[in-house]
Amino acid sequence: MKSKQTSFDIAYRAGVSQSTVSRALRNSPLVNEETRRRVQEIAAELNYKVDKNASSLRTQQSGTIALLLFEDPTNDDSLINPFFLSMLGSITRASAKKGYDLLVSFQQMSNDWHADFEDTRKADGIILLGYGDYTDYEEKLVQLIKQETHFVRWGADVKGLSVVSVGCDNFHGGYQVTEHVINKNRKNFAFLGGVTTGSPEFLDRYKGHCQALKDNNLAVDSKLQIDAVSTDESGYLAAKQLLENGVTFDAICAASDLIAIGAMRAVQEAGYNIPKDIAVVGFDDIATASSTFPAMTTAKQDTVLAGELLVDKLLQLVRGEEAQTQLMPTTLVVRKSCGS
Amino acid sequence: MKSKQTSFDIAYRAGVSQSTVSRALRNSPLVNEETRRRVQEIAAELNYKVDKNASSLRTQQSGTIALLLFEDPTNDDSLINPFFLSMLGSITRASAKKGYDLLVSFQQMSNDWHADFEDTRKADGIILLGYGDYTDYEEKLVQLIKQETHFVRWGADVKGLSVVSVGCDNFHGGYQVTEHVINKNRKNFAFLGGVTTGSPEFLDRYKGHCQALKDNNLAVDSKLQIDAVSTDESGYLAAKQLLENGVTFDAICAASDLIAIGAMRAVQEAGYNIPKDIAVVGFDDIATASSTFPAMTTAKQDTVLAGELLVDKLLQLVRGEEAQTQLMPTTLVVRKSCGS
DNA sequence: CTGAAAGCGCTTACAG
DNA sequence: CTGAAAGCGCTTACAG
Repeated sequence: MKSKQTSFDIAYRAGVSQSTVSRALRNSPLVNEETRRRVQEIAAELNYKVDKNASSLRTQQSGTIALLLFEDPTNDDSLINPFFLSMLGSITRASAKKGYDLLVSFQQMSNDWHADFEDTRKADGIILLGYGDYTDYEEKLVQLIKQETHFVRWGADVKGLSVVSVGCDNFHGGYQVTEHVINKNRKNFAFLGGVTTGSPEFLDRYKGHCQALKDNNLAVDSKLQIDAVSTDESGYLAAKQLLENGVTFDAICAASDLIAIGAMRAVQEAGYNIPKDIAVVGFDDIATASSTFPAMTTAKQDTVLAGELLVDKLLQLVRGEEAQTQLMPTTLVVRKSCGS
Repeated sequence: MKSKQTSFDIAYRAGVSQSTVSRALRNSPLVNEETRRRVQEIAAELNYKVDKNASSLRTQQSGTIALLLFEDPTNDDSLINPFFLSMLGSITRASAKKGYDLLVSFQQMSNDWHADFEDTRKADGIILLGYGDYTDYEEKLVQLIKQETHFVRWGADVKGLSVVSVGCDNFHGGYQVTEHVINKNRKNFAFLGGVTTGSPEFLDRYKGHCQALKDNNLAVDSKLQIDAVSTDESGYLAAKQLLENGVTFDAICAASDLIAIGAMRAVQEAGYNIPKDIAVVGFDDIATASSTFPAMTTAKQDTVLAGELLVDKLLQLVRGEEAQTQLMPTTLVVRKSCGS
């Protein structure tokens, strides 16, 4: 039971050639029904498994997908954004469903991605996932394209480059949540989240937010927009700053749930009631959103669907087919944080 | 730039043999400084990367770790327990730090694990992670041992089998949280969580819980122990059942944060105030625990440390060294759900 | 339907 | 310090 079994061992016991073993194990139609059964039986008995390295080397395809999770270097080293964690989970599930293994690796945005292209050798394709400054990011995409790597990415559509993306309709999502709060009779809206071109998702949400305000004849006050990255700490700080500004507001639209959670804490600590004094909406619908107090109203990004789309499209690319960028709709999840 | 480069291409351009290229790229001391530099330069220029399949096949080691996440089949198909998600994150980080790739795969407990042993071929070792009925689980361990697979697991120590485990001191953790609540002058304790030998973690927490009660001359009432699996829905249902029992209680110890979250909802819906009427403690310290209302007091399991220990020990095994089972202490995280 | 043989791209004794 | 050569364990034309 000790030393590693090879197809030759199976062949010997089955009394056939090694080629036949290989065929039988891959269910080749070329092999006799009875022979196949016998070979498979013996293989199972000896607990033999095909060596993937050898077979990948031979066929030049690995049956694995690489997931590159990259992060904003400003983030805490030890924590992963729960939204991405949930994407990770659904991608794992989706690739398992397709019979692919998933190789996961972390990457600091600042790193030399050359090291990662290495994964190309171990994987048939790559899924890119993460926030980070978009400007850095773009050159890496160009490089991936130049290398003819099969890859898809999570995020806003990329103008110019021919990259397959799956993302949410952030503009619409921003519009949607803002409109919902407007319908709760709020007039003065703050927005928490960085709105540079470096983070196109947040920017789009902000644009949707502003559009909803305009469509309802409400003012957009730039003093009420405070930059924040997607952590609750950053949201807390941003909300505190907002409070200190002295500008009045009765609603906060946060660019992410994490930001919203931090903001809720700051607002409550300052003695305000949510939603009576201040309504708060998030974006993402991470697991925590349903457990905050009050439970958070937010725009849900469907991570399960996202994971499936990402691997489906990647696999299309791997098979040499065309694949299209796709924008998923967000759905409004109404809970308590904007009133009932 | 199109077709795949091999070490022969590099050799040709560098004017050396393919063997020398291989040596230069692996920083073999055998190769001349100047030659090495030249080869590496050319390799970088052509964006050449060693084919891992070939090199793994040749060296018989893959430089990758497989993570097997298995789940209770009763769980919702699409969601992953946030505690495990966070473990997944820290394991990914820890293995990256050691220069290992991480192959992630999901497994239903009920499945034939033969399929997974396949991973043995792609990975140097396996990390086992998940809840599930322990009795099923045990045979799989026996099989892994028989196959001399390098593996470590997360969880309670296994009596009898020589398996390397990393887990928390669940008994102590259960004791710790219960004692804390006792100090808040509570007298009648409910425990939510299944306490069969099928889930040794919960059982140990319960035992610690009971011990703390006994040490403080408090009664253990079996009517106040309700089975639950680790989901908030199950916690909600268990707490409702508890409420309907009509037995009075002023504290709930939940076997996990998820259960506690569901229980808090049920209790609050029934019109009770937390912590005034009923104190609630959880176990795990998942991200959500700090955002519940009131914020949850719980026993923290350090997932970052756990991830590191798990990969360290696995790597020891891979290198042929001894590795020891290790129990980590839990730490009490005091928030608001038991009063201040 | 089956077997003998080539070859995937490396690593590493072996000989110099 | 360098090169020629064997071999890791498969898959798949090729020939029968």
